[in-house]
Order: sequence, then C-alpha cells, then structure tokens
Amino acid sequence: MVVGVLVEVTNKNVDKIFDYKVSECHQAKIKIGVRVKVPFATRTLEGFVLEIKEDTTEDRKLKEIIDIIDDDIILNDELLALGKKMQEMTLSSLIYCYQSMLPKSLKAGGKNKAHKKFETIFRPIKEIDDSLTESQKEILSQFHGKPLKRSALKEISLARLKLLESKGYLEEYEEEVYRNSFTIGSKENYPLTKDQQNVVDTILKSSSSIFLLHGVTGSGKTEVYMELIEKALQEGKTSIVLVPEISLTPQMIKRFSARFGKRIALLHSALSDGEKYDEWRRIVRGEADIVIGARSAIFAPLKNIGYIIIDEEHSDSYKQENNPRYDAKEIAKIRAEYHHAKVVMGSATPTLESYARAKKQVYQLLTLPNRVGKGTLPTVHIVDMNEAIKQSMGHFSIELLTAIKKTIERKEQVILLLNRRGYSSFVTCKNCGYVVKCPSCDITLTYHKSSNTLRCHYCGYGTNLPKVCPSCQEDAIKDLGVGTEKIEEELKKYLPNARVLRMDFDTTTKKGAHEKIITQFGKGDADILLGTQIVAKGLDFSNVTLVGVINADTSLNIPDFRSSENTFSLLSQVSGRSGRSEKKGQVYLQTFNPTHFSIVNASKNDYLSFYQEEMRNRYLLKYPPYYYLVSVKILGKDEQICFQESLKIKKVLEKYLKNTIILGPNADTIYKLSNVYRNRIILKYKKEEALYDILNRLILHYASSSKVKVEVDFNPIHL
DNA sequence: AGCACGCCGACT
DNA sequence: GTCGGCGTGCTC
Repeated sequence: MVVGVLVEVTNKNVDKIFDYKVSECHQAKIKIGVRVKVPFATRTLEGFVLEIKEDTTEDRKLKEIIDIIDDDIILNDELLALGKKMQEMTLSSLIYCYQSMLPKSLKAGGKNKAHKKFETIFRPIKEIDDSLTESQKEILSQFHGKPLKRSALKEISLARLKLLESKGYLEEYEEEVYRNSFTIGSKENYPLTKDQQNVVDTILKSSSSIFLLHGVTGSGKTEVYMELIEKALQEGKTSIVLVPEISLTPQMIKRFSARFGKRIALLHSALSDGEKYDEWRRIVRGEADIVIGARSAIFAPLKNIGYIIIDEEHSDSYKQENNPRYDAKEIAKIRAEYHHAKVVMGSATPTLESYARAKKQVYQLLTLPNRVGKGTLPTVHIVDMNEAIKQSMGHFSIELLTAIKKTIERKEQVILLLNRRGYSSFVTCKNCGYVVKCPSCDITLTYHKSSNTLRCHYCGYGTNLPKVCPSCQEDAIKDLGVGTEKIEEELKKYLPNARVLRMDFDTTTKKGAHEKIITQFGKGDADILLGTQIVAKGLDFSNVTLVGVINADTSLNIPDFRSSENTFSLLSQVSGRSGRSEKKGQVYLQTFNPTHFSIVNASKNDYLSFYQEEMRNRYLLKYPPYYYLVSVKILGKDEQICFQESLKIKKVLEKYLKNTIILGPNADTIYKLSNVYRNRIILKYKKEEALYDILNRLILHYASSSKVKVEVDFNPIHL
C-alpha cells in the first residue's frame, strides 16, 4: 500500500503530494483524512493522507510512514474538497487551507497536542445490604443506582470509595469528559412580530438559497435567525451562525443557549486549545447541531447543514487578512451548495457588494424596517464642530456636554464613541477640518514625515504639505490624533461628578476584561461608557438613551475607498445603541463635515440614499461592486531590488492581462515594516480569464526567491 | 519552511 | 591552517 501525503510545510513549492509506503502493521488504520508522521529529508514531519493507492514496481524506493496519529478522520470528504476550492480561490498553499480549517490541536505539526480529558466515574453494581455500616449505606444511597463522577463525590474520601469498590459494591472506570465552555441561560419565550414572521415565512417558502436581511438596529434579526434554526432542528438539520468576534458577548450567547441549550457548540478565540478541541469533537460526533463562532467557525464539521447565518454581514472580520486570505461569506456559499442549505446574511448596513447583488436578484432581499417592541429609532443631531471648536471646550461641543449632563440627571446612561481607526497619519486643518485628497483617486493623502509630503497610496500622486489650508487659508494644518485618555480627562474637567468607564484596546486586552466592563456598565456602576469602535457593536443596554460621537470624521479620512461606507456603517451601528427600550434615544454626531453624505444619511437612518450616492462614486472611480480588486504586494529587504522587481511584475501583468486596469507599483500603506520594504500593485477588472493562472505562476516563481516575496489578496478589505 | 552542502573571510 | 558566514537546492 502507498499513500499520498500533504506535509505540514507551508511553502508553495513543497505544497504537493508526496508518496510513502505503508507497512503491513499500519495498513488497517490508514484512512483518507487522517494525520501521519513521515520522514521528510532529514526530519520528521506530520501530514494529511490525501490518497491511498496500490504499490507499483517503481514504488520500491519510497520511504515508509513512521506512524499514524489519529484513529478518526480529521478532514472529511467535504472539507477535503472545500480546501482545494479555497486554494484555487486564494492561491494560497493547500496545506495552509487545511490547517486554517482546524483547531490548533488538530493541525498537522501543531505543537500543543490537546488530549481528551478523562474523569473517574463510580458506578454502583450491588444492592445495599445489612453487611454495610450506616455511613457506607449513606454513601451508596447518594448514587440512586446511577454512575457518579468523582467530582460529584468530593466530600467523600477516596479511601472509603475504594473500600466499597473492593467489597464489590462499586465499580470504577474512566470516561471522557468535555471541558465546560459556557453555562446555559434560563429558558425564555420570544413571540415573533409580524415583520419577523413574514421574513421567516418568506425564507422557508423561497427557492432561493442566499438571502440578505436588511434590518434596522434593534429590529430583532436574532429572533429570525433562531426561528430558522429551530425549524432546521425539527427537520434534523444543523446550522452555523457566524458573528464578528467582538459580538460574541455573554449577552448574545445567553440568548442562544437559553433557547437551544447544550445543542450549541461555541467557537471563539477566548477558549483554550483544550476547550476548542472538545467543541470540535462534540460537533464531529453529532452532539451539537448549532455552531456559533467567528470567521473560522464556517469550517465546523457539521453534517446535514440547513442554515448558515452570517450576522453583521458588513463586518470586515469575515475576510482573513493573512494566508489563506479567504472570505467566510464565499466559503459559506460553497458549503451551502454542498449541503443544499440556505445562507442568510443580516445587517443594518449591508456592504454595497451584497446590497447590489440583492438588487440584481442574485440574493433575495428581505427587510425589517422597524424596531421591535416600544423601541423607536433615536433622534440624531449633527453638531457642526467648525462652530463649536471656537468655544474651546476641548473636544466637546456645548450641545453634547449639555445632553450628557441632562441624561445623567435623569439617571440614564451615555455611550461615547471616539472614532479612531487605522494607523496611517493624515493631516487635517484644525480650523475647518479640511483634508487633502488625491485628485484622481478621491483618497485621503497620507502624510510622510521624512519628506514632508502628502502621497496617494493608490496612484502614487504626491504633493508638498501646504503651509496654509487650501480651503480656509488659515495656518492650521496639523497632524491630528486623540486618545480615550485625553477625552476622559476632559470629561473629568467638565463633568466632575460623572462616573466614566473607559473601554478600548488598552483596557480590554486582558482576558475577561471586556466582559467585566460590560457587566459593570449594565449594572449601572457608571454613567458614561467611553470607548473606541468596540462600543459600537451589538451592545444592548435598555438604560442608554444618549450616544455621542466625538469625532465622526476620522474614519472618513482614512485612505481607503471604503471610508464612506465604513463611516456610515459605524455611525449607524453606534446610533443604534441609543433608546433600545421605551425611553426615547438621542444621538449627537460631532463633525467638521456636517454636510457629508455619510454623516447626513447616517443621521437620517437612510441606507438607501447612502447606497445610491456611494454607488455613483464607486462607478465613477471604478471600485467594487463595479470592478473586482486584487492587491499584489511585493516585499523585500533591499529597497532597490524590491522596487525593480515590482516594476518587472507590473510589466508582466500588463503583457498578459489585457482587460485589467493596473495601478502602481506604489508604496504600501505601511511602506517599511521591520526593515522590509513594501510595494503594491492594484488590479481592477470586471472579467479577466487569464487572471488566476498568471497570478499563480507569479507566486510560484517568487516562492523560491530569497530577495522578494509576493503576496496576492483577492477582494482585499483594506487597501 | 528547514536543513545540508558548499565555497570565501578573520581568528587560535 | 580552521570556524563559521549565509547563498542555493532539495525534500516521496
């Protein structure tokens, strides 16, 4: 017997199947999809068995497999085929694709091998009789004839149990136990609203397979998901629920577990390797029918999937930003096709790509236009900071400060968002908020301190830093950056009695810190929750009636063609935190661009107008969804060589890709990172037959180069 | 990706 | 004379 093995080495030019002989003693255990240990050059590696074949005469010189690691298959047929498709879509190596589908402990060559956890169980095997002492009878009566875990018999000493065992009353054995990853909430009943019921009925009846659920914040999309999952369960089908990592909050988990109990498996980054391993095994064994998790949960080895739910569809967390650069939404479609399942993507602010597809009937569009219960959408005020800044209250307008004060007096709570995104520095006029943009790309120019110039990272356009603001002629062009600490200080100054909780990357890195802050705020231990992006998503506090955005503009100015979309989405999401119960909510958006369509439409909660205007921009500037994008990055330690190779690559691409717009090479958003220079070429195309083949050859060619590295990203989220 | 092989500079 | 630098090439 000979097997084809894919070894753990991630380099593209080792990414092929190597053949090994299998000795008699191992043959019975060999299956496609198990891991094996194999000799590879001078070392021992792990790999996956992908092929089983008969030996031929020339197979004599093959090396032999050392060992078989697993009893059960790790990669089933579906996942094996899925990995191959992923590799074609991302041009990553096949082994990388397989590895990214698995929890750490099941990867090939993963160092910390998780192990099954066992616990001692005692089982009564003989009736209680009068030969026993009273205390022995008392111990045995605790069993009620059923087996009990050692941990459930903590007060009883091991010696006494052992004595009963030796007398033949108890039997002792080991049993695999799961590490407990969450507690089950109490059962609640959720009657659906008419709108929700309509959506559910439509999905159940429809012959479409992909749905876009556009529902305003607080419209109860989760209830729709749960109802669909329930229907799937009744038919014996399973479901996957993808959520952004950030919204895997205890609040959300509690709701699902209250309804579905232990049939849920949870996969998220806070679990230990052992816990992830246990959850995976529960799924494989069919002990869980609902998997909830972040991006990689899309690979959960469920059988007979009925629904794949993608909540907060607009979230950029569904695209993996390192190899393999897959998009969980695309993986969802492939898995749904395999299982004849339905994909439901939900959002209050869908991506333009998804909404455009819905309009073209590629996806079926469903809407939830109203909030459930007594909650109504909040009133949104736009505060023009061009005026307010003159009254010098730090970063606060009088309007917002007054609103905060009044809210606290009413014993209600406030969420404040400091919009701070990305690292790239841009300059803005402190007086009027003017930002210099590229004349041909409509992208904020990035400030380069060394040369004192402004550059466009898309097309390479460069200009000197203007001395005075081109818009208001003031000498106020500055590098602007504020942290939450600064804002907290200002709050202390203007509202000395307010209790402030700060939530940002610094305060939430420790495990459980995020949860702790949310719990504290939920209990009413603070009046104001101040934070960055993290406070915008998914939080549901009925006592929050005011949301303030300190600087609505920052995300408009990041050099990315999606900045308008991201701003609209962020402002809509954070506004949705206000007024979620019967108390009316207020929102204040402080901005230097009070007439910008992202801000105006977010304030009116008008997705459609935003969509139409932004689609016009995308059309004019040839961006998605009108064009597909590919980012090709060229990295090298030698600045000269890196640039020369980038030019060479551009020439090759120009030669073979006749239907593609090729921009660059230009400096990447981060030009120099740990002494490696980074150039970028951007491709824009509608249809290009040769694309994947050419790019694949390019990657293969540079895989063995020690001078430069080439990274290709299809449909990149950030440019 | 590693690891061995291989061919040129500063040290006991 | 040797130790060790990292360029190149191979891995069933």
